[in-house]
Amino acid sequence: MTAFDLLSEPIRKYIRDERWESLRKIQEASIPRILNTDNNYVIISKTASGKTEAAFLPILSKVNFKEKGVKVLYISPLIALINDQFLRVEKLCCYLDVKVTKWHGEASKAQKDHLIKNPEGIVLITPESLEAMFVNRPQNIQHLFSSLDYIVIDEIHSFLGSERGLHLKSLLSRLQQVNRSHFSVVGLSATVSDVNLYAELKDFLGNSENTKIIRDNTPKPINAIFKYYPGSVEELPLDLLKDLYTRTRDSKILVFPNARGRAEEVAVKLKKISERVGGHPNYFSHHSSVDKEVREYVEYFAKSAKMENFCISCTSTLELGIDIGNVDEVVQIDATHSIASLIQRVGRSGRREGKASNLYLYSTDRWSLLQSLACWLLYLEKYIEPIATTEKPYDVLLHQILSIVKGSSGLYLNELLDKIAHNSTFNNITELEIIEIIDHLQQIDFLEKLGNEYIIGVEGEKLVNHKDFYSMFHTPTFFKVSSQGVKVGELPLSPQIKENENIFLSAKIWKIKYVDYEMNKIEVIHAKDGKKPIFFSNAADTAHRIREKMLEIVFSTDNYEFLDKEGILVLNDMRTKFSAFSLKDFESDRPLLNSNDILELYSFSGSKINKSIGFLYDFLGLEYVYDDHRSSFKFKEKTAADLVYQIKAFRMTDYQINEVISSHLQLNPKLITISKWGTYLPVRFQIEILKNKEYDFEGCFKFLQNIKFIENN
DNA sequence: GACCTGCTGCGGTATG
Repeated sequence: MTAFDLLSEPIRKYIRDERWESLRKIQEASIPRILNTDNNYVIISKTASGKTEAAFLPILSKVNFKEKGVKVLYISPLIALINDQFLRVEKLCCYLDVKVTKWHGEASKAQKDHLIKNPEGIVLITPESLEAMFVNRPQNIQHLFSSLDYIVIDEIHSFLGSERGLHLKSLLSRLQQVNRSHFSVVGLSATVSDVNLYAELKDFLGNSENTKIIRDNTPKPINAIFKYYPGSVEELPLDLLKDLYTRTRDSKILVFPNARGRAEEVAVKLKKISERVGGHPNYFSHHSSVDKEVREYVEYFAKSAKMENFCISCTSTLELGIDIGNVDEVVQIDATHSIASLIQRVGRSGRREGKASNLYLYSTDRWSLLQSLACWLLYLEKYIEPIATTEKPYDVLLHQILSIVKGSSGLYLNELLDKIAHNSTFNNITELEIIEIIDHLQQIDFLEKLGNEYIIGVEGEKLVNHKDFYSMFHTPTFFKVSSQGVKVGELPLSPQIKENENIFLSAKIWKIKYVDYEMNKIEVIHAKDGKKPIFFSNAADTAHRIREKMLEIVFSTDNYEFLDKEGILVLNDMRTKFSAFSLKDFESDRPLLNSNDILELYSFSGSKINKSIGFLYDFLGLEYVYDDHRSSFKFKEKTAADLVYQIKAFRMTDYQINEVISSHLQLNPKLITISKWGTYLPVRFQIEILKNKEYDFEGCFKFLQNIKFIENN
C-alpha cells in the first residue's frame, strides 16, 4: 500500500481536488509512521516543504473527531503563524466536517465562546494563551483539553534552549496530567543538520524513548556572494546602499540588517534612491515596532505580488514560518548572531521546488566579515551551535508554582509537590529546593497559608492578575506613534524622542509634533529627512565554535571564491597582521599582542567564556577594556603582563564565585532582571540563574587549562 | 551598537 492509500477517503479527495501530482518525500515518510504507531515524532524539513501536511494528513485520517472534546491541539510561537496555518488547516478540515478554532490574544471572543459550548475538533493556540487558561479558567483546560489525541508543535526549534521553551515543556506536562489517556506529540522543525540536537528535540517532547525523528535532508543549493564595504556603526556606507539598490531594483528581496533601527535606515534610504531614479516604490520595513496592521499589509503585499518587485527590510520577524511567497534573494548585512539564524534566513528564498537559494552578504567591518565567513563555513560543514541547556530552571519553577496555586482553589503542600514531581521540566530540582522556594514565596507574601492549604498571597495577587504574568519574557514600555489617527508603530523613550526631532519608522520619515508622557503616545507628521530610531536591546551571545573558526580562517591560506576583491584585501590584511603570531593549535593557542604601549589578548572564544574570563580578571584586580565584537581584552598597564599570564593557573572555587556574584547582586540588584521571574527567587537561586545565563565557568576553566599565550615576534 | 516572541476580564459603546 502506498502512503496515499493509507489516508482516509476525505483526505484523499482533498489531495485529488488540490491536484497534487504526488506526495512530498517527507509526507511519504510520515504518513505510515504516524498512522501505524503512537510514537512522538519530530518532522525535520525545510520551510515550504509540506511539513504541516506531513503532520496533519495522517493525524486527520487517524483521529476520531466524533468523540467529545478537542482532539488535536496545535501550538505555535507566533500569532501570525497561527493565522497563516488556520487557512490551510481549515481548508483541509472542510473535507471532514471538523471544526478549527483559533485561540490567541487577538482571536475572536465569539469563536472562543462557541468552542466552550461545543468542545470539538482542532484548536490553534500560543503557549501564553494556554498559560492564561491554566491560570484564569482551569476548568476550561479540563473541559476542552482532557481528551486530546495529538499535540502538534510548530517551529519547535525556536523553543529549544530558551525559557519560553521550558515554559512550554511544563505546560505540556501539565496537559498530560489532566488527560484521561496518553496523547502523542508531533514537533515540526526547520532543518537541523547537527545530530547532537536530536537528543534535545526528543527530550523536549518529554518521552525520549518513544520519540522518533523523520527527516528530509535533501540538500538545497545556495549561491552565496560576500561583499565588503567598510563603514561606521552610525550610518551605512553610501556605496553599499547604491550596490544594494541595484540588487533590489528588479527582484523580490528580503534584507536582514540585524537591528530595527538599521532596518528603517535601509528601507528609507533605498526608497529615496528608487524615487530619484524612477524605480519601484515597494520598499517596506518589517519588525516588532512597526504597527501590526502595517506589517500585515506588507505580508499581504509580498504574498500576492506576482509581477511587482518588492524589498522588505526586516529583523527576525520574517525569519520564522510565515509564508511570504516567492523571494528571489536574501540579503544579510553584517554577521548573523548564530548559524541557525543564517540558515533560517537563507531558506526564505528559492522556496519553489528545485530553485536555488541566493544569499548576498555585506560586511561593514572586518571582524563582522570574519564572523560571517565563520558562520558560512560552519554551515557548509553542517555544524550548528549547541543549545543552551538549563539543568535547574528555578525561575520557570517559581512562575509555574504561582500558576498552579492560582489555578487551584487552595492546595496542600503534598498536592503541590506531587504536581511538580510529575512535571519532567523540573526533574533535576530536588524536593528540598522546591520547598525552600515555596517557603520563600510565603515569606514575601506571594503565597499564603490558609489552614494547611496554599493560596496566592497579597503581593502575589498583583503579579498573577496582571496581563504580564502569562509570558516568560520582559518587554519594555513603548510609546505608540500615530499620525492623525493612523497608527505607525511604537518607539521606546530615548533622548531622541522630543518635539521637532525627525525619525524613520515603518519605512517613512516623520517629524515629532507632540509627546504625551501620560498616555505614552507620540504624534507625528510627514517629513523629508531624519535619522534612524534608537532601540535598546541586549547583544546576543556568540558561540565558542564560531570564534574558534574565525581564528582558523585568519591562520588559513584558503581562498574563498564567493568573496569580493575588497573582502579578499581586508582578509589578507588581517592574515598579515596575525602572521606575527606563530600559532599551532587553534584549540589552545591565543594571540597576545605585546607592542610599545599596548597589551591586547585576542581570546577568540565564546561570549559566555569571555564574560567569565573578565570575571576572573576583575577578581585579580586587573583593569581592562573588553570588546565582544573583536573578542579582545585590552589591558591598561603594560606591567600587567604577569597578571595576564597568571590567569592560566588561576582558579576560583564555586564558593568564591558565589560570594562575588552575591556581592554584585547586593550592589546592583538589577543584574537579575535578565530573568523575569528569577527576580523573586531567594538569592542563592538568583546566583545559580546568573551563573547559567551570563557565564560559563566550566567552559572557561577548561579553556584556560590548556591556553597558550603566543606573543608577537 | 546589539533580535524576537504574547496578553485576561471587565465595563463601556457601537452595530446589526
